[in-house]
Amino acid sequence: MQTFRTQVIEYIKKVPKGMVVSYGQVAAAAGSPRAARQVGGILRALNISDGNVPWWRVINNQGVISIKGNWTATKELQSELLKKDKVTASEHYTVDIAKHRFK
DNA sequence: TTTCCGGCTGATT
DNA sequence: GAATCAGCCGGAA
Repeated sequence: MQTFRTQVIEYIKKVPKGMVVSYGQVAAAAGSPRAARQVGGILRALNISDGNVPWWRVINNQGVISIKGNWTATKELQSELLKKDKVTASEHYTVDIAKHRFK
């Protein structure tokens, strides 16, 4: 294994259109079920140097875009992208992950 | 090597 | 339903 980061990126790249995954899910797929927080940090780096990684399909386990910092712009962008992926995103950045979670 | 800090999570209060 | 607590984890300092 290279880095946890690599695993995460690879996994996210596999997420099909119209589906979403939770941080914890990605972390688990990368080998560490509790490293969800780390996933968040990786995502932050991705949205800057995005490679073709559907980072917007990654949200927390509650199906909500919980970004806190000054990433408000990113939040809006994320919900926009989700809608384009045929994913129903509420006005409060909420997604029905129960129906769209990638497995 | 130790310490600290997070875009989290689940359980409890 | 909102707030709090405590694990758990990887990376940077």
